[in-house]
Amino acid sequence: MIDLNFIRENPEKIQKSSKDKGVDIDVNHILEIDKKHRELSLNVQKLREERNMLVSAIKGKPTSEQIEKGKELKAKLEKEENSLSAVWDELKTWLLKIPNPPKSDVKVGKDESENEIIKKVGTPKKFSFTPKDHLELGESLDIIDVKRAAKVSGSRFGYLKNEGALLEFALKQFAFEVLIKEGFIPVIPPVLIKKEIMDGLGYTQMGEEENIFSLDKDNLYLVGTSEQSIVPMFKDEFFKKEELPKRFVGFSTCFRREAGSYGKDTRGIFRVHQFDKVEMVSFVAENEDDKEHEYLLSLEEKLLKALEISYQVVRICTGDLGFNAARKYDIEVWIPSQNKYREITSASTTTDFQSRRLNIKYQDGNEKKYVNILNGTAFSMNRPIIAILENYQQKDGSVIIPKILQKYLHFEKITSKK
RNA sequence: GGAGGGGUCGCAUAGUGGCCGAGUGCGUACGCUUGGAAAGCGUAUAUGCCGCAAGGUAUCGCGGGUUCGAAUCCCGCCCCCUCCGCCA
Repeated sequence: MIDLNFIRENPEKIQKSSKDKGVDIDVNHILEIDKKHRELSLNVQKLREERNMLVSAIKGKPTSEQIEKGKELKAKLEKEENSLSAVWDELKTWLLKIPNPPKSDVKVGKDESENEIIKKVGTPKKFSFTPKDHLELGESLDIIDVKRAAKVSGSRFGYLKNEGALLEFALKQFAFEVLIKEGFIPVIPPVLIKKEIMDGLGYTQMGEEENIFSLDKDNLYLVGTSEQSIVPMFKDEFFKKEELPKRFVGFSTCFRREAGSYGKDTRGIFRVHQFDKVEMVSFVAENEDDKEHEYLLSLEEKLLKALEISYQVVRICTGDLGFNAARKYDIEVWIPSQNKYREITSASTTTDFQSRRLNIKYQDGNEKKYVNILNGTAFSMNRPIIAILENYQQKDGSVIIPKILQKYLHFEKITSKK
């Protein structure tokens, strides 16, 4: 949520930044409603004052005159309060629709085609043979099974088996060790959250609701990332300034409906309805988020460098930025079978956008300020596994385990069982 | 799922229609006291909104209702605890 005062003072900025994100908002209309709301609010306050004065003048038994007066005030108040709350609802609805403005270093662009590649690391792996894709490898090594998953759960699900399952644990263990060393607090959060929490996070505003699994009978949502249940842990709470930055590393299963991606990445387990993910979440003081954003990105790079796979860092342009984020970096890894870089992690700063909605503050001297909240992927489980399979495949169809993960496993190589 | 108890200002508690935005204790801050500290004493100590300010207004889990007037009475919902049942 955007600070109403900021909108009053900078209507044209909000108008522009929303437009840059591809969100159509009529800021002047919002300001008109705001004006109406303020007038009504003043009326209501005065009527209440009158009512309170009358009431405090009554000691013991009221006279019939006083009762008449009270009834009259009550009727007036009820009317005014009704219009006030109607106008407030309208105002709030609009306010919640305004996206977080992008930071000044974010390129204005229409869609993902205008994202900026800001860094390339390593060189794309070359093979003396035609590399297989992850599904072909996964099936011949008997570590990925999407056929049976389709039978049991439908499309976009998969079984990870044998070394594939163990590989996930190794990745998780490695990420946790690195991040715990950095002072992150490990946490395994719930994956079902209430609707009001999902709204507060700003995930239901730009049509994303389509992408969220819900349990309507119980009025619960399944998280698409553990950030969604880690951030709201602190709803309506205050941090002490010394407690910041506060950093969490979470592990959870993530659920995505992937509506609107029909026909896209349908092969294998690149884009699935359910996957596990190690996620970083930071709470920092105001104006510290830029520094923290770079830090989270550097940790993501550290993890990928350890896997020794070529990647590039992309700064997402305004049109491709989500509702919440003021800036987002994606890291894309080299996928040999597709001959291109594909998204593997993502780090965003939401500035004070989520903390306003969720009322998460910190005490700075006598002042209470909104914290800045950031999130970033350490490892999702399916995509790093895909990257490892494809980049570490050998001519004979076997796959070498990256050195850094070998200490978590009892094998150095996955070979065909057929 | 069944039965009962409960959600009040950082924490713990008091408060069954007006004297309650709310007492007390703990905690915290400042001051006095002290060689220094502890103890003791004094003062202060929720948040949002409107206002230059004085002040006003709202908030006692959430939402509705009764009343001239609700933390307090009524209704619905949420959450927590205890016991029973079921169960990883």
